[in-house]
Formats: sequence, structure tokens, C-alpha cells
Amino acid sequence: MEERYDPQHVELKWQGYWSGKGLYRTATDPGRKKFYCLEMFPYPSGKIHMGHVRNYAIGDVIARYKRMRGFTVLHPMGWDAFGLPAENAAIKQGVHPAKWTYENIASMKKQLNRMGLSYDWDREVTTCSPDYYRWNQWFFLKMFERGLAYKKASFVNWCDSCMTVLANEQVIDGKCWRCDSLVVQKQLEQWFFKITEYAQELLDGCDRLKGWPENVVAMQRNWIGKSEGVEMDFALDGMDDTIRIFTTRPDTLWGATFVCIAPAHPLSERLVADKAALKAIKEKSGEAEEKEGLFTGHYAINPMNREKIPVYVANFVLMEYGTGAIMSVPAHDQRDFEFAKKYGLTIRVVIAPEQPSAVGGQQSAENASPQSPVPDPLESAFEEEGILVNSGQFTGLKSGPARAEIGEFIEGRGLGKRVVNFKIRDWGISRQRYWGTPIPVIYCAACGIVPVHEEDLPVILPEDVKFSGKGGSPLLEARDFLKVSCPRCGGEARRETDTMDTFVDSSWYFVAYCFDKGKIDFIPALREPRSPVHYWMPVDQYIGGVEHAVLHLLYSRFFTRVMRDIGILDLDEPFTNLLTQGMVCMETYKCPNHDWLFPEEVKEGKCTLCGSEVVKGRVEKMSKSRKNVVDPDYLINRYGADTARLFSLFAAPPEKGLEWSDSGVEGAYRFLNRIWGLVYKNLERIRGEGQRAIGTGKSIDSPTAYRLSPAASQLVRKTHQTIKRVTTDIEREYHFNTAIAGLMELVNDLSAFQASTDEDLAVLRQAVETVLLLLSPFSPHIAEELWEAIGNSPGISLRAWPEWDEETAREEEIELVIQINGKVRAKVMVPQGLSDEEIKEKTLAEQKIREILEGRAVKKIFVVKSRLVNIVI
RNA sequence: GCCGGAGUGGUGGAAUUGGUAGACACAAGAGACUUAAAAUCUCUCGGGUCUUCGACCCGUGCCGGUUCGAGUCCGGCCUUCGGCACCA
Repeated sequence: MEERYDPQHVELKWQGYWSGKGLYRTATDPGRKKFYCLEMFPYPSGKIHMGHVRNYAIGDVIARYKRMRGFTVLHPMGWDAFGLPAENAAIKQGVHPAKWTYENIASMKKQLNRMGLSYDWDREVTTCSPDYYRWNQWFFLKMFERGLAYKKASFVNWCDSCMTVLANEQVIDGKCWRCDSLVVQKQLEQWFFKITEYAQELLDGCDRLKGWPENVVAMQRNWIGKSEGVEMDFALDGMDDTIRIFTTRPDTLWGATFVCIAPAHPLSERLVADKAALKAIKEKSGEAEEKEGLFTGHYAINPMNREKIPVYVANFVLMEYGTGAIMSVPAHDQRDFEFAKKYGLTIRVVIAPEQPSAVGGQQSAENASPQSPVPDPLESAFEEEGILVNSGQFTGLKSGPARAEIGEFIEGRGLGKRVVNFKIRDWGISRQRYWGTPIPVIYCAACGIVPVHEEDLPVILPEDVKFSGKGGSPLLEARDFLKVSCPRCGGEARRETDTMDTFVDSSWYFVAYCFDKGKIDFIPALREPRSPVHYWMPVDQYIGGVEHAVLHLLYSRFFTRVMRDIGILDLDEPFTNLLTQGMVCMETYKCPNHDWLFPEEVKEGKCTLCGSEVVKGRVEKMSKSRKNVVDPDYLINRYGADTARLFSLFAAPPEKGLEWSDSGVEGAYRFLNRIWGLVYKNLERIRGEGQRAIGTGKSIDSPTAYRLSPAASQLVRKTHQTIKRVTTDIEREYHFNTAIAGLMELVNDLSAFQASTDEDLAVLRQAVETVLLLLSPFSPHIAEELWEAIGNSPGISLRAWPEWDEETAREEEIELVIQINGKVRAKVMVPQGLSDEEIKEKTLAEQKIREILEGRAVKKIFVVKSRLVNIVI
């Protein structure tokens, strides 16, 4: 029996025990309530970082807690294993991406296991394995059948010297990250998933994401970007063509004094004579700061007032949104205003601000005087709503009603129609990359695009390819892969060489875990209502970084609906509750000679490399570039996983940023040591006497059950209060930091407790057991070790979570706070459960209060039940 | 610009539905133990005033309001972080 707390020894022992017994294998028991707890799976970069530690510690506490509460828990882990870094490693180091990836997985898995995370590794999922990605291909085929996967030409970042498409992240200052040559926008045929088909549904679903952080929901809404307006045709003067524009402000139609079209608009080539100027504006559009335009020499007719207005090509108009053409209302749109100023165009006011109405009450009266509510039309556009002026028959209406009426008018006259526009665009999934899922499509000269037959899946990514580093996908050189016969006509054909965006892999992995032993098979699920998918989905608690607030989470919501429509899922939303944990941050240090320094390179404010004074930087997200990183391995070697977990859970609530501090880690370590010492100090006594008393069958759950010393009854009470506190803190928003604080309080009381009688020892034992049970989700190894040490059979993590008794937890006496006019004047101890009248009497009888009240009239007394009295004088 | 958070001691952070501001920890200081140090344990720890025990005053970014009572609710600002960004 070890006397000293040795985390390495304890943790290895219990990790071996857990895996040996298969303690965290998923138990599918339809009789119990299920709980699916999921953390975002990592990219296997090779090493875990503190962000992982925090994410997985949070998830593990929830999984362990729910298990103790009697749920059947699914708590899986896997690998988001396709992606660029593996390919870069192949180019730079000559390692095959598969080898690199699987080696990284092995070492990261070791690290995760050292943290004592309670995963069911039987369900491990690796997205680069054919067993997994065949289903990517299967989904693709299903979506292709439904027209949800399609091919179209679109603009992409293209590097001419590397001959490849680049992701936005690989374009640095408009240049290729690899060869530094200028990146151009090139039109290429690309595969898309039609997420726009679900835009409205994804938006509506936002209202039902009650368990998601508001900001994430807001970001999703924002990204989907619905706006309602009208589309209408402006005829070109003296030509047969018309320009279709989109506006959300039909109430400003009479103020339209020019029309702008996007440089990429199909009409711009035809309308502009000066091709060189057009080319210039096309090349600059996108990142240009300054608004620039080019007069086409043509005029359009405003259909409302038959006015002839000039048509411009303008760099601030986007082809991708709306119709790629706008009517410009400089008086009421800031961008149009700036443009009109620059090119000397007419600015006509058609919306007047509403007068501050009397209904507004005091505020508007107060605010009215200092600044005039009427903006000077010459300084900026008036973009708010108001009353229409100079607007023909609609003059005098308010903006809102005017929009409705004008909308009807336009539709009635056949001038245009009311439309809904979304910002969200279809999801381009083609990547000219090797390390990804092959898109299961074959090109046949005779038949065109032919999907691979379902029974021919998976289309295996060939391993025997060359990584030249010269750009272009290695698949283009893979003859055996490329050459294929057409599934339709049998003729000679060629495979698609593009692979899928890795976000496809992560859009449904949470469903993959539902299958036992990772044997994914959606085909029976199509018919079988008892499929494990239906049992486990949706994910009850999802935990991950906020950086995925839009892409991954939105794609997953989209995929879930597609899966529903295919018939393998019976729900709309994949994640009932979402917790976005904050970043792990740390101080930064900078040396005048050596730039950023690792924390260990700083000693007493000096750089250890050159001895010069170190400048303290901001607290920033841990990152290699800032060198403000702590290696989880180092931490675990030095303090153990229990300490690492405890600290990262205690220092801040999970949704907030976590600032790393070495002394904070020390503090967590000290706390565990205190518990260790506490148990071993009393070990002989609570193993013997304590157990005997418990063994009588009576549990010490009420101070009145035995004749207990006041100190012992206080400890029983505190124990029950702590169970209540820890439980409610976990249940309510997963506030582990306050739950742990509660545990610390109980441990502090326990340390001070002197047990003399057998009853005292029984109380002590019960309190210790409670501490260990409550601690076990946070720091499971030490809890197991001490649980066994005091004579219990191992396996604390599957024990029932302790219950508290409301009656026992209640204090007999309460501290009554006495206020006079809202200020605290006295505190008295009073028995629990007095009536308001009795409390008033007690208060007024108090010596100090009598002194203060001397000669003053009491106006009123407020009593807050068992807490506070406020006397108004 | 738009959307969403956040401003509380030296620091991280507590404070159910308005009801004792600063739980719990870190750092700091003092003491005990020790030949000494580390570890451990005990005490102090928002600011100020006063004659002490103790008492009183001020204090949750700023200004105002509601209320017996505001960190919490309302109105108006300031600062800061994150996201989107010429979306018509």
C-alpha cells in the first residue's frame, strides 16, 4: 500500500484495469435511458494539445457522470484522418500519407489513453479507411440520384505553376503558398452539394436549437443569410435586353438614379466597349478597398417612373448574390452614396425620417434636443426606414407597408416578383488532392458522367502513387486507377480524379459510431426501425471548439436532413445540446533578440538564451507561433492526468476561455494530495470501525439517526449539501468549476474533523466515500485507488451517483441578515422555519437594532424567507 | 458597418427567480515545524476613515432610472474580445 500519492503508478494501474475489464464498452440496454456524449474528433496531427485535453476532459466528465446516473452511455472517439498535412508530409518527407496518418493515430491514441478517458474504443472510426469512406461515396451516389450532388463550372483559386486549385487558406496575399506565384480565379468544373435546397429548413431549424449557445445559432442564421425582396427588370434604353435587379428596399425605388452590374455579369462584356478597362476592374474586384465603376454608355429605364438612368459596371456588386445587378439608391444606401459621390451621380431623397412621435414618451423627448434626428443627406445615406416622399402614388406611406404595397403593385403589373434570397451557397466539395475520398464518378466519351454502381463501392484510393510536389493530384498519374470501363456502355472511360472535401467525412461520423464494433451499414437501417442508429441518435451532448460554429455544424445539420430524406434517420437535428468550450490561453513572452520565447526559456523575467529583459505579451490562445504552449505529455508526466483534468475543469467554466497557469496546476495537484493524505491518515480506522458501523445496515444519512456530536452532524449535513451542490452544478450548464469548489469545501471540513467515537468514524467514512464518488468523474484514477484502499471493490466509475436528502442537507439554524433601509446592520442566528411574524419579533428584539431604531418610526418591514429582513424607516 | 459575448479584489473566478458582493483557488505577507530549505500546517488578505475591541463610509466599466433593496432589471454611453463583412 503506497503512502505517497504517485500519479504515474495509480494511473497506469487503473487504466489497465479499465481496459482489461472493458468497463467503458457501450452497453446497449433498451430498458435504460440512453445518453450519447460526443466530443469533436481530432485531426491526427501526431500530438494532442491543451485544447484537446480540455475538450476531452469536459466530455469525459459528462460521460462518466451520466454513467453513474444510470444511463447507457455512448462515448466514442475516432479520427478525422483525411487532409492536407498528410499529403504535405508525403511531399516533404517522402512518407506515404497513410503511414504518416496511422502512425500519428497510434501515438495520439496512446496520449488520449494516458488521460484516462472513458471511450469505447471498439467503435473507433477512422475516416481514411475504405470501410468508412465507402459511405461517403454511398452518400454521394444517393445525393446524385436526388440531384443534390451536381457538377457545374465555378471560380476557384488556381495556381498556374502548380497546376492546381488552392483552398482559400492556401492563398497568402494573393499568392500561392508553395511557389509564390500569383493566384488567379479560374473557372473549373466542380462538384457541389445542394445545401441551398435546405436553406429555409436549416434556418427554421435554428429556432429549435434550444440546447445550443445563442451565438452559434446566430452565426448559423447569419451564414444562411435570408433576405426578402423583389426582383424586377430594368429595360435597357434602345436595346432589347433587360437587366434583372434584386432589392430588399422596393420602398426606395423612386430614388434609384443608376444601375450597377457586377463585373462578372454576362451583360458587362456586351455593354462595355472598353474591354481593357473592364478587364482591369474584373481583376481587381473582390479585394478592392475603393469602390470603382465603369460607365457602360448605356441607360436603363426605371419601370416605376420611366426615368432614364445610367448603367455602371461596379466592383462592389457581387455576381454570386441576388441577380448580380442592383438598382442604386444613393440617398438611402451608403455604398451607393459613396459611388454616386465619386462619379457625380444624382442623389435623390425618397425616404424622410419619421418625426419622433409623442408615443415614444420621455426618452424621445430627452433625446430630441441635442442632435437633430434628420441627417444631412449630403454627408451620408439615410438607411433607416421612414416615410416615402417623391414616390408617386406611394408618397406618404411608411417604409414597411410601402414595401408590401409596392411588392403587390409590381407583381400585379408583371414588372417583377417578390423573392427570397439566401447568402449561403452550394457546398463545393471537389478537391484536386490525393488524400481524400475519391468521388465515385466515371467519365465516358459516349455516356458522359456516369456514377459508379453502388455494389462497386468502395472506389479505393490507390496507395501506389508518386508525390512529386510539383502540384496536381497524384491520381492524374495513377494509370490503373484512371482507366476504367464505363458502367453503362462498357466502353473505355476515365475515373474522376478529384477527391471530396474532408468536411464531408465529418458531416456524418456521429452516426457511424452508432454501429456496434464500428461496422457501419446503412442499408439495413433503411428498413430496420430497430437499427442502432435510431437507438443512439441524436447526440445528446456535443462538445467542441467554437471554430466549427458554422462549417462543420452546418454541414452536419444538412447531412442529417439528407440522411432523413434517404430514410436512414428519423430526425432533423443531429445535436440536441452543444457546448462550445473556450480556448486555452497563456501568457506570451518576447525577447528583443530571440523573438517569442517558450515559457521555460524565461527565468525571472530574463531570457535564458541571452540574458536580456523579457517583454510580457498579451494572454493569447496557445499556439506554436507564439510559443505559449504547454505539452500535455509533460504535464501528465509531472503531475498525472488527474491533475491535468482537474485543473482544466476548475480554472474556468467550460464555455469560457481558460488561462493556463502553472501555479493553478500546482493547486489542483495539492488538492488531490490532500485527499490522498486525508484517506491514508484515517485508513486503518475507517476501514475497520467505519465499515462495521455501515455494516449494521443503517446508513448515517441523518444526524438524528445516531446520537452524533455536533461536529459530526454538521459533517453529515455538509456531505449532503455537497452532493446537492455538485449535482446541480453539473446539471445546470456543466459548471464544473463551482462543483469542484464545493468538493474542496467538503474536503476542507473533513480535514478539520476529529473523529473520536465509532459513530464519528462512520460519518467520516461516509463523507470520504462521498468525496471519492463525486470526484471520480473529474479525477477518476485517484478516486478508484482510494475507493479500493478504504476497502471497497474496484470500479467506482460504475457505482451509483450519491443521492442527497433535502431534510438532512437543511441547516437547523440560519444566519438572518438584518438590513435597515437596504443596508446590512446585523446578523443573527435563528432557528430554521420561523414564520414572518416570529422573524419580525426576533429582529426588533435585537439589541443593536433597538439602538438604531430608537426614536424612529418603522414604515415597513420586508421579510425574505429564511434569509433576510429589511426594515424601512 | 452588422451580429454575438464580456467588463466584479493583485490574479483565475463565485453570487438560483433582484435579497449578506468577493465562495473556491492562485499569488502575496506573517507565523509554526526544520540545523536549513522544500513540503506541510495556522493566520491575514477590496479600498478608506476613526480612539481601541470594533464601528462607520465607499466599492461589481461610466451616467441616469425602477425598487424597501440592483453585480443582477430598464434607458443611454464607454472599453474590449469573437464572428461575418461592399449580401443590395
